[in-house]
Amino acid sequence: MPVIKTDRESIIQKSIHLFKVHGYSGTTMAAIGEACGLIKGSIYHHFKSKEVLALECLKYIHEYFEKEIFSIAHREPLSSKEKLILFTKKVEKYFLNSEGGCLLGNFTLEVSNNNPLLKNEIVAYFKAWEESIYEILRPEIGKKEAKEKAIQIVAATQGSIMLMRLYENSKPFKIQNKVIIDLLP
Amino acid sequence: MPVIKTDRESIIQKSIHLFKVHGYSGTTMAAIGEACGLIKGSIYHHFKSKEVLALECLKYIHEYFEKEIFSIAHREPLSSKEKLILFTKKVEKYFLNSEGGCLLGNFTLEVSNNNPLLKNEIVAYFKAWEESIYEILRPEIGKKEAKEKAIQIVAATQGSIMLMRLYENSKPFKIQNKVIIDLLP
Amino acid sequence: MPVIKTDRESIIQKSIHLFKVHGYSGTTMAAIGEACGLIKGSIYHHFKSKEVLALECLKYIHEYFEKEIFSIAHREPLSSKEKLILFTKKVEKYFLNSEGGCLLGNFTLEVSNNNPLLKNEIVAYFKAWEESIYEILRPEIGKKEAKEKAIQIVAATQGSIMLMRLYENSKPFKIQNKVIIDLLP
Amino acid sequence: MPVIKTDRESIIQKSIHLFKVHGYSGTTMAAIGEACGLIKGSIYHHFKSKEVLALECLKYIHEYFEKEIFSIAHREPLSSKEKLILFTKKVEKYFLNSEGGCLLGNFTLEVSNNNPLLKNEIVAYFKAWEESIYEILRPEIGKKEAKEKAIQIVAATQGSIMLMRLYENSKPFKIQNKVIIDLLP
DNA sequence: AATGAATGAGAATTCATTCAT
DNA sequence: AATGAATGAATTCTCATTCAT
Repeated sequence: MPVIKTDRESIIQKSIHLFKVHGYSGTTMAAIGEACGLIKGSIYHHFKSKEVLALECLKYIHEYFEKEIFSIAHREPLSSKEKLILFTKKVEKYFLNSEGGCLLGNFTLEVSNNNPLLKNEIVAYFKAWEESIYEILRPEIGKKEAKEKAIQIVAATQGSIMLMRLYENSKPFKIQNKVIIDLLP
Repeated sequence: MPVIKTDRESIIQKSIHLFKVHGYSGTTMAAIGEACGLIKGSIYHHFKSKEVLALECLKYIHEYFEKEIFSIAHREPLSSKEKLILFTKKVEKYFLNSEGGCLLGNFTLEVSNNNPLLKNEIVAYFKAWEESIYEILRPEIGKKEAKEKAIQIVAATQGSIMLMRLYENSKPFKIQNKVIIDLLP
Repeated sequence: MPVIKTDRESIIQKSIHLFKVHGYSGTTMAAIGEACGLIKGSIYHHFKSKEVLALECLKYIHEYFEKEIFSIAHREPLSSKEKLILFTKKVEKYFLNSEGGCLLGNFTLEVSNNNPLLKNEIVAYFKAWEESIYEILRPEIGKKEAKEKAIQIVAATQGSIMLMRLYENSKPFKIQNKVIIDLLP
Repeated sequence: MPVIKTDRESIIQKSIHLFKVHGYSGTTMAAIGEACGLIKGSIYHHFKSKEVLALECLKYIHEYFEKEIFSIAHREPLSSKEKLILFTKKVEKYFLNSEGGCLLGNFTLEVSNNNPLLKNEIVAYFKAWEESIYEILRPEIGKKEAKEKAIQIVAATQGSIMLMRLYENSKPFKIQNKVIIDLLP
């Protein structure tokens, strides 16, 4: 993650945290302002609306995953197994340090039926995740199998993050990651 | 599900639908009232608050699962495999007919950090689900393995319901159910 | 006070208590109903509206004072001093046993600017009180003096009841009563 | 009273007026807003809640009395008699110009049983009033007598303000003030 | 960029009252 | 007389957003 933080980026980071912990509706512009040392109205100098801010948060996370995690699928010197291990370890590390679980996952259920703008971004993120795993698995197990496994892995990961958060216990998530790694010999 | 509906139960059913589709914050008492052919204030004649109504919705679903699905774990004449198949088929049937996915799962992410009352009920539901699968698997694969598999199954099911909703495509969920059934020979 | 209580009277007595403790706005029809073992709507079988019920409460108290206390002014065998003592003792006894102070006094400030119906009754009550004391004092100290003293006594009594309630301490009220009695030699 | 009014102070002054005339429950935030040329929600920009606003109103009045009236008890060059006269004249002037009587007195009866926050402030005000008169009288009539007289004066003043309001006639109040002044030779 | 005040729409909730049974 | 359900208006309070400074 970058060292130098623009104000814009700093607001996004603070907002991500709040959105994850309190949800979209549960996070007020006032709370975001306060977390940034600003007054609520001042957020609007940086983001046109709450919705746009939320979208930027989703994109920010998506970009981070693209650069740091999804790209592993094309990191050439690595074997498929090595890719899968690295991918899974990175995912694990990210979510273990991420209080509040997965923002994209959380938002899925709260806004996907009501907000197409945010929904599109969420879909794009999960599709990219799936695609990366597909790329990793395909050379080993073939197209059809890889397709199915990829989606299962995303689903199981999201489900276990959800339970990790609900139970306040990271074990389900860690076990799940082991299972993923063991998919390839 | 019962044919005769008390007023109370009818409100709960209508509310479940709205909560699933629009989330907790996104569902207003006015909307619930309207869906029930009542004026918003009238809901308070039956439920003390929105929070209590939501709790009753969660309990209603939990009770349905206990009676119709979780109980399969102790339905004696069946073999473990038969139990697992029946259990999974019932889950599949329920969620395929349930527009908006799993209310308990949806609420997990929106309210669990902010509402201990609702969170407790959600935790109880998922623990009961886990426990049922554990009871089914244990005779076949032993305690430790059954414990781990049970939690993975719950996580993967929830994750695939979430993706089913997000993608508006039931395939991920159906594939997941096949995988679960194949766990036992 | 009568031994046989009609339902009507019983509702009035319960309402007086609630009105004294919680005020007019602070007392709901539901609370009155509950105190009477009825459902809130049922009160309307006995009283047309909250306002009418409150008016009946004021009249009920007023009548009690007329019969038991104000009438002392014309109770013939007694001397002025004896009348004053008896009057004051009766007043003291009533308000020491009356949790919540003087309903008429309480209502004065909450309702008098907004509800002419209730205001009229309150004015009538205080005028009658004043008049009684006037009648007692006049033979001893003359018309003009008696007029002024009467109003002072009513004011001081109400003020001390108010402080008694506020401080939860009956001393101010008791001292005040002593002073009143000492007005006549 | 100051000529320049901050917005905050202006809201308090408008609110005091409304609370005095219509009582606590009878005064809506919408009415306060309207009186201030604001929309109802805007009041919350300045005061967290209706209760807090009411408390600020009580404190505002209390402070005014401390500075302008209660302090007379310690205004050194004056004799006890002069203090008592000045004190009483100031009280008279204040309440003759104060449509709606004494806010603290009004609130005593409406909210003291239901709102500890406001009650505490009301008690503090009346105790301070009592204490001031006690300080004025003590050098002349001794501790015990001064104590009793002080409380009687507060009670009688409040009672006569109440009657002044009820009867829409200031005579009872003016007579009462004369009596107070005549307490000291 | 930031602030503080204001807005307007809408949220949950309360409550006196009505009415069919 | 009593009940339980419903009503509709009002009330407190919230919140995303705007705007003059």
